[in-house]
Amino acid sequence: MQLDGRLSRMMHLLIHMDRANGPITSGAAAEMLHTNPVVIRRTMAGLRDVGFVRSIKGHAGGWTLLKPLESISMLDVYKAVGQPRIFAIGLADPAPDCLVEQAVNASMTSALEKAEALLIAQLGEVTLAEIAKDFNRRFSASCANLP
Amino acid sequence: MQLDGRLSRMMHLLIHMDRANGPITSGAAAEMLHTNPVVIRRTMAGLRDVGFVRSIKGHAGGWTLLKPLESISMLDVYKAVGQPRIFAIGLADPAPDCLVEQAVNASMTSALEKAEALLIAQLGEVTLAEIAKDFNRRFSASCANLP
DNA sequence: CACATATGTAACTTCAGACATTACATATGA
DNA sequence: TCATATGTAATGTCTGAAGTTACATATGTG
Repeated sequence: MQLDGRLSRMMHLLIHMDRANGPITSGAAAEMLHTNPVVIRRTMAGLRDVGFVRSIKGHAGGWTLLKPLESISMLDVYKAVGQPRIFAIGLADPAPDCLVEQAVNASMTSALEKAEALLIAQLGEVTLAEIAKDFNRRFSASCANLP
Repeated sequence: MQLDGRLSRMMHLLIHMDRANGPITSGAAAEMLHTNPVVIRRTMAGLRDVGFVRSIKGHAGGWTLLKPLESISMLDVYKAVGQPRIFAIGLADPAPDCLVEQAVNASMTSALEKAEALLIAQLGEVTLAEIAKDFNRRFSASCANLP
């Protein structure tokens, strides 16, 4: 399986939307993310459902950010795109008859749940505003190298 | 993507091998894990390479455990099966030109790396012997319910 | 030695899910 | 009216674990 990039993509796009003046069309967003306009609309649907963005059809339409980046955490975006499965490894059989396998599952599940809880906590601690600030630092640094 | 069950499967099998008297054939192991003998041989190859098990061809052949369960941690098995990819989510582009995306990647990577470090630590803290002990508790408990 | 029994491995097929693409319906402003 | 957007269904593409088939090779036993 290839990686699920929806969380990463949508964070990227939301920050660009915050920096834009007017609405951004699916086509423009697709160019930014090097993907397809339909993929943008499909994935952004989740963000619209929770009220982070609005979409307008027709002339001068497109996507607009409705909330400040300060109010959106990485976890909020993760939930909005449908809480994709986190792990690529897991149990061979989640409900086995074999008692040995049940014991194995208990240990595996315990380890995975702790790691998942930490990841969720990490995602909840960072807002898109902080990532935008990090971008500003990177931008200034890149300008410093120019003549 | 479907889940990668190699770690879970091999832990399960190693504990069964510890409880067996003689060698276990790939066919017998495949029945235990509800899978195919070739899958067993393919996955066990990694465990043989690090010396956890030995394989013998021909009559009365099969797989034998070479080390005590006390000396094998979940992490050891994880490494022996080839350190499969842990996460199903990740970066859309690991080396983007866009500075916004670079900032997004930095935050995502930081969160994922912390979660991965915790998972690895958890896997390293539990030996197969402890899982076998947990099995014994479960077995006793299940017998207590019989007449 | 001949043969049944194992493993070792290559060469497929299958399957799931994100992503890509095509096609077309629908809404909207000029 | 028409160009420009989104909304969504339908279909194709790609990747890697798992499953399967086939056959070479090794090894006890009669």
